[in-house]
Amino acid sequence: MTSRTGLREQKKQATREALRAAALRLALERGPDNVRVDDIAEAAGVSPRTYNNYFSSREQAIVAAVTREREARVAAAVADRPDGVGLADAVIEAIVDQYTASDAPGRDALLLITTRPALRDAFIDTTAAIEHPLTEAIAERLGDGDPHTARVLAASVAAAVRVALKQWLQTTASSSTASGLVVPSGSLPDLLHTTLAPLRPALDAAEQRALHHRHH
Amino acid sequence: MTSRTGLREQKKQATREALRAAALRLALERGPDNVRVDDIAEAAGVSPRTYNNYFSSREQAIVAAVTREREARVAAAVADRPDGVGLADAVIEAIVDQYTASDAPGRDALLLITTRPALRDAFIDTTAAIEHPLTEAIAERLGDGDPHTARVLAASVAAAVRVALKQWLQTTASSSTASGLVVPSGSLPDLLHTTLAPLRPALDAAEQRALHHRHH
DNA sequence: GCATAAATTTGCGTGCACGCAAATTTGCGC
DNA sequence: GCGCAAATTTGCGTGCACGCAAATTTATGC
Repeated sequence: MTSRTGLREQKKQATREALRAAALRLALERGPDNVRVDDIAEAAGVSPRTYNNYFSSREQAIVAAVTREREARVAAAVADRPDGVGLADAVIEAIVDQYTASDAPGRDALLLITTRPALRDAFIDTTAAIEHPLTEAIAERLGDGDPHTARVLAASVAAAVRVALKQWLQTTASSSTASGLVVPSGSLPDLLHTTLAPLRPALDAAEQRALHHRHH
Repeated sequence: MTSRTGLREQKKQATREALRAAALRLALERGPDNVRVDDIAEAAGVSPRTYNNYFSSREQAIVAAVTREREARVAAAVADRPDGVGLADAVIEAIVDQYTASDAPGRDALLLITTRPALRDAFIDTTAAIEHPLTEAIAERLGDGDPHTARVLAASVAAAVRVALKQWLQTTASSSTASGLVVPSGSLPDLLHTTLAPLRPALDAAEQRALHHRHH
């Protein structure tokens, strides 16, 4: 059992996955504008009302196919960096990894997302989801000196990622229309690095403060 | 004329203001749940469809009565600080000022907002609006060395403000229910200060880099 | 097994956001 | 003043999010 009573949680995740898959498949087949939430629900074998028990907007399900549990993976990636590397490197590299790793699996889905504005917005909104896991991961590394700091830093990092994605989607949207099937890589890793760079001092300072406090 | 052809823009602002006022008045009179967008539109003397040309959600109009043009004021406040004060102080103090100054005018409206979850969310979302003006204000102070940096810093500051507001609304919601008419001041200024503090190093570093570049 | 409690799904109703195109209003040159 | 172009308002239709309560499914104690 994952959290509560096994079969319940299992079926819930199965339903969620079925909705994700159905949403993505239908969106790719017909184009995202020709997919109604009723279609997705029917394809997943649940009632339309149930769809909205899992996703609060039509776009969320489609985007979720690309996003998966990136939130959890980012947090885990931060936690897994050895204590030797600084907080800034741990956070930045973890994020870059997670956002470049997912380029391969859903290439076509990403292409779809970059096309439609509504999907782009939904995709950009997913950066908010990494905030809470990231808060805990940072708090862990900072040793829980001040819970406020971790929250602010995580929120700032998430905001920076959002800025980077926005920029990336903006530039790639205008450059990929001509050639057609160009994978929209405007070097997202580089963009993430430069975008997160200004936050480095804040992360370093928080780390120093934490060390100072720990040494009493 | 403000931007284009005077009377046009004037009437638009008048309509926007009428909608704001009507939304707030009705919300205060009947309670926010008993106000339909049709009612607001009727009270403002426009069609319901026009309402959505101005506000994209029912809550926005109500919240806008408290928010007004805080975006512009924040940016102006940052720009108005003398060049002597550092970037961090300029930004932080400007924000604290703007968010404490507006406590007085809409005390009752704020009380209303803190009560209903939907309004709280809409209120918190308004922090996103300060991002663009703040970007320009920061870029101005940094001397336009790197436009990326200003965007990231502004986004981070906005994110931090959002965190602070969230915290504030959360704590005051649980402490004000008992006594009833307590003005929800959990010392928002203090909270803003502590929440923005972790970003100070990032702002300072950006400023140093800008100075360094300017001196060649 | 079985009854009972808890959680999830479902149907229904309401209000809402928004695209679209026709109608109305405003600005501007003459 | 007058007519033309542009912007704004408006009505309409569609799809959607979500509260609510009944129905169904799942877990647990006995």
